[in-house]
Amino acid sequence: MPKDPDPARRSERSRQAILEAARELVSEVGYAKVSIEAIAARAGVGKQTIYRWWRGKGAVVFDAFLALSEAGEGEAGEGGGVTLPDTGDIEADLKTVMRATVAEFADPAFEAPIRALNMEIVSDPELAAQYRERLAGPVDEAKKARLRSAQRAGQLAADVDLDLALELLYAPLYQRWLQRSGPLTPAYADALVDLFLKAMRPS
Amino acid sequence: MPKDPDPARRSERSRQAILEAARELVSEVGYAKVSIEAIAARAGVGKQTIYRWWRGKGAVVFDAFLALSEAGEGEAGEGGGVTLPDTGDIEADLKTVMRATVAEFADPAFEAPIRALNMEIVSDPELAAQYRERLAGPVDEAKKARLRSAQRAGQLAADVDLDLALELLYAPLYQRWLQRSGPLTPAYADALVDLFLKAMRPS
Amino acid sequence: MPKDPDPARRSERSRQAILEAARELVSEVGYAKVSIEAIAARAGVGKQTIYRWWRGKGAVVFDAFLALSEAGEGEAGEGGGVTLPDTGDIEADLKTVMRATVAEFADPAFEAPIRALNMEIVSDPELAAQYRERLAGPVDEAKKARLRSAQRAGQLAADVDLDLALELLYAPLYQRWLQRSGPLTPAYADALVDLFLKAMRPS
Amino acid sequence: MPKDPDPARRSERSRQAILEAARELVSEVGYAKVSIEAIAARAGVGKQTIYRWWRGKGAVVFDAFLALSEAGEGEAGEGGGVTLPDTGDIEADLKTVMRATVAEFADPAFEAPIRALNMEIVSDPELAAQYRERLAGPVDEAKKARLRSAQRAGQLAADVDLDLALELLYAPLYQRWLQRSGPLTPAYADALVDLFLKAMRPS
DNA sequence: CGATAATCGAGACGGTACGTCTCGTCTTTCC
DNA sequence: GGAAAGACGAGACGTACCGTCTCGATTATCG
Repeated sequence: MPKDPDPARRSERSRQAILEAARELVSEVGYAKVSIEAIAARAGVGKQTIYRWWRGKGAVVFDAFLALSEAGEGEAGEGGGVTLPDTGDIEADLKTVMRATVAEFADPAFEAPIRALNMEIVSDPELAAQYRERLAGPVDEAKKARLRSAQRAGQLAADVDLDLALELLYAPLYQRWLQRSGPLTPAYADALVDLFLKAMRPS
Repeated sequence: MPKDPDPARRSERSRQAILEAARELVSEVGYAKVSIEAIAARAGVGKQTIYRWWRGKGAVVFDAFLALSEAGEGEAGEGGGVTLPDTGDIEADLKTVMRATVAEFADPAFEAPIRALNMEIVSDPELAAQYRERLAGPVDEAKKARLRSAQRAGQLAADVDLDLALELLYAPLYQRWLQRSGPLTPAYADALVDLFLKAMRPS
Repeated sequence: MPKDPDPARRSERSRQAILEAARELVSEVGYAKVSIEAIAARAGVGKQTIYRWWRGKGAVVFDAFLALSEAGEGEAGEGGGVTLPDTGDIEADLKTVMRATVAEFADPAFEAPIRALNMEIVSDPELAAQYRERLAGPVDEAKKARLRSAQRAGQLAADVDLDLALELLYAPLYQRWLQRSGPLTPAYADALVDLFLKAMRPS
Repeated sequence: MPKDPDPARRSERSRQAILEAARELVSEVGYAKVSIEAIAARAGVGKQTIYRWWRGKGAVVFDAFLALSEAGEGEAGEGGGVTLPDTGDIEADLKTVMRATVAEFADPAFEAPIRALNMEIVSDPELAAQYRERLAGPVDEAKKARLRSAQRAGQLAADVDLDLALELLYAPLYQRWLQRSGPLTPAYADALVDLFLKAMRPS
């Protein structure tokens, strides 16, 4: 009987130290050069304590940034999670959101961790599922809520699959950033929204 | 003076053996578990011969698949590179192409190498640039040529940036595959083309 | 703080396996062709376990044969270490000992290890010091004890430095063996003792 | 047909450059850290040129210092080689020579090369033979000539084997230096000569 | 409250792979 | 055809981490 560890006895102190060390190290030296050994050393923790609760480097780093994002949400809404602006003007609202996203991606502090997260997602289906469930899911739900609201207002075609719509809107931006295949500017965000709205216009 | 090696003296025999070994190993054990040591051993080559000409595992694997693709092009067109079908019917042509792409992505033989390639691109800007120049570039040019042809035929708006258009058409598909965020079916390809054409319709 | 490893946690199992592997390999392929890698492999041990406790190949091989010799002593005397025969006849006793030494040097099984040991001693002062302390020291002490006994019996001059005397007696033999500059025979041993005794005769 | 190289075509320029580079490198970094590669680079010579004419590092270094010594002899005597002082007073002459030897060994510039030479001799019988023939031989002959002269003068016993005598005189000094087992002082040289003469006294 | 059990920090262990260095051979180009 | 230059196959070097495995020394319930 290998006996799973008892989560009740888990040291919250160590857990926090590990996640913080992971975050720091990814920012400092980049995901590829982070090692479990380094995380343990910086966190002042035995290696076994990491292996007891995570499957490996990927899972730790992943958790580290997930925890960060979830903490951020917690502060803001508490009950609700994420919400997108809804002024009634779908074009204005989307351009606001997309310009904000462009700006966020330009922040070098986000560069390392988000790229790291994406690499894990690409190569590990399990983490990908967890990511969709815990991070992307809620956000996507909020975005879809805004689109639904616009549909109800007759601003968007009612018969379009919202998952596909979301991809149409975000994937180009995401891909351009991930592959560094072009500049991310507010003008780009606007152009993308314009095309998107044309595609979604009620017939 | 670090003294770069002289490309004229390079052994073509070894180069081929290394690239082939890299391809085989990625297919057999997956990118993450491939090691320079294993590539050298399988290729019957000293490790130094790899380090002399490549920066590391990423670069070798990358080159291996790039060379494969470029070889493929050579056989087919010789003078031309890539061309997309042009029956005059842009909708039919795009659906053909997108369905083919979907099918290609479903092939498990492409899974490992393309994911590996993408991970390298995400984490190494230099390889990303090389990728765009040698692989994506020519293909994108062909795609843009087809779209331009449709613009000339009055089937697409003439004032749209074709780089953006290309992203709108391909990024959703690419992202869904990369993140495994949904099924890739012919129906999906059709729906994507429909939305794209609506967005690109001449006003 | 480079942090030395904790000797208390050291695995005696591994230590023994390493020393034995080192001994075997030196005997089989000769000192120059022994590698740390081969020792580790034969001992079933990680390379790091060797580097953790020794400075390099020289130190391991050295330790291996030193340990062997020390083990040998332990078996024999337990309390005392080494003792030389003392029949009261210094000439007979020395000839016995020197003939035995000559015979020992002729044994091909001693050839490789002792030459290896000597090469390390020549090139590494630190190992030389350790050698003198752990191996040569006790033996020399026994030899000097015998000479002192002869001095007390009036068979040798009382005013001669025993360190010098020891060198006079042993260095010629040792050098002839090391440099292969001549044959090592019982007659040679006798001649050497004769000359030595003449030099040491009480005036 | 492996075909030995033709010595007639050998480049004297390269030979000199190699030997000089070998000497310099041994002095600078120590024998163990010298590599054929480094010698070739410093000599401005292809590696093959070294392998064509020598068996390996040992042989080159050995030759380098041997050539040096032989060159030294050449300058001095031309016709004769080495000669030892002969004032008629064997004790004074030997003390002079031994004190000079002690002084020579104390010179740090001799340290590295002579130790290197000795290590090669210990581990390679072929080089040992060459060493005796080309270097030690002539010197020993000179020493024996001086001892013979003393024998003829009735200062030393006539029936002693001179090879053994030579060992008795030099081996203690040589061993003490090689193993660093004690200080090398003029007083030590004198004491050694005193004991030696007592051993060699005509009965 | 004192027993007892699991987590914890620490770090040695058998391994794999790294990227570098040197070996001795082979090949190319020049003289 | 020797020599410089240097790429090549081979493989050891010493280092960094891997994931597993003891070790005491704290905790933290439970008897």
